[in-house]
Amino acid sequence: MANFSPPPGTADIFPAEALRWQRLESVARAVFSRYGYGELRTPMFEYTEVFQRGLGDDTEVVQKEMYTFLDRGGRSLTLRPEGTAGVMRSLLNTDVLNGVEQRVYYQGSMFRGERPAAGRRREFHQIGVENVGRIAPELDAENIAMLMHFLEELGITGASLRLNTRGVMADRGPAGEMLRAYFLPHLGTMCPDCQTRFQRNIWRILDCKQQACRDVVAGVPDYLAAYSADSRQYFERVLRALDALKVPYEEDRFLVRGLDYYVHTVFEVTHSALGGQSAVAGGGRYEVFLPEASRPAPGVGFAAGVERLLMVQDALGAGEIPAEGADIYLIGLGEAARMANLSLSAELRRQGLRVELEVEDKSFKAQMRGANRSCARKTLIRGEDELARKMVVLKEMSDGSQQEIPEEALLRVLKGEGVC
RNA sequence: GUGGUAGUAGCUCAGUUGGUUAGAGCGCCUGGUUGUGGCCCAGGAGGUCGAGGGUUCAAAUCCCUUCUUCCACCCCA
Repeated sequence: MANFSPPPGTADIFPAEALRWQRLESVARAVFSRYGYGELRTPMFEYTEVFQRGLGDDTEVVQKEMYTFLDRGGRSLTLRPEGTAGVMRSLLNTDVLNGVEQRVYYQGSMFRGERPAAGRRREFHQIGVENVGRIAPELDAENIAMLMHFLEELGITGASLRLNTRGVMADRGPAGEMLRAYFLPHLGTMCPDCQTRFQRNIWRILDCKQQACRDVVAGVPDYLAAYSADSRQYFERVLRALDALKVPYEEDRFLVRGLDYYVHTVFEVTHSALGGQSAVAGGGRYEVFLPEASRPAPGVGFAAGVERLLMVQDALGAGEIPAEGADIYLIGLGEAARMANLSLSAELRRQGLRVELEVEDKSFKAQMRGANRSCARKTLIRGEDELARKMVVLKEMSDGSQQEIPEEALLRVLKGEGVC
């Protein structure tokens, strides 16, 4: 029924699936809280310049993927394409610029106008974390460790962590020159994209997937040598802290990342169970300079793709949720019995039981089928006869056994059998 | 954005070289005697064959347009 399909790249999440989302979210909450993080909920849209300035005008995201619109007051607003910029905008209302640390996580929809593909939607969901206000290599490492811990709790094994350092802004000049000098003579053999990257953002050449470009990139000089001693030492300390935290990693000099705000540490977690889009999470240390701020705000964080995490769990057979039926299904024969069941349902639900019942005048067989379909553990049956004698029949669905008990003993029996 | 793929019942799909009331499995509903589910059996409901236009005596089947899906590139989560 294509008529009722949602807009391209969006999806409806039905209850059975939503259960998995909820579980994933609660795992995130549980893990992050152990590291002192609380949830920050920011708007789904911001002033456009928050992203323009925050992410960098030259980024792919800002240039051609944002959902930007004018509101009725003529303001230019943009549906958030990622979480960090909005979080920083929000935290600028605190003391982060004076070195006061904020630990927050966020979750929710992000919007990017891309062509949908496996693991890529226009509305997708991220769970992300930001540690803002302080600069210390150990914080970078702890952040990464928390991400790996989160994946572990989700039952995601076999993920691989790659990391690199982007140095600070002052390192980009000398290191960029080194790259420019190296790439210039090879430009002729490289892809058109890289030709423009050479002009606009030479670093992006490093993670070009074209074979011809990769061949050239393979011989790139060690640009870390052009970084300042401080920057190199910062990265060293990140690595040592990761060792101390027992987090396995792999250094990757070609890892850059598409957002301009990164400095020092950048990292990405991929999983081979995924296809074209193999990144499940990514992040790094950043400095976000928002309009009207006196100076850039420092932080370190990551974002994980919820859909992708779920896909990996699928592939690994992790995170399966057993079907949960009602605790008890009420069957009533005759108007009076059904009415009695209706009021009983209210009472049992207040006791915390999951109760289902048939309210229409259906045959006994049809009602039993209903009980079976809903995977109910127990069925309560009563007709006019039982009603008159104030008795109910309690049936155990797994083995079909049943017993007749007094109405007033019902709760006691259910409690005795651990149903509630 | 570029390229490829597909679009038939709630779901997964079949539909021969265009030919009469478009099928299957699963699911759903109702029964298989008076109050007992899951298995089995019988019957039933449910489709403007994604949409629009065209060719034809005749189109789910051919042509055009359009929308949507999935996938790759790209980019990233």
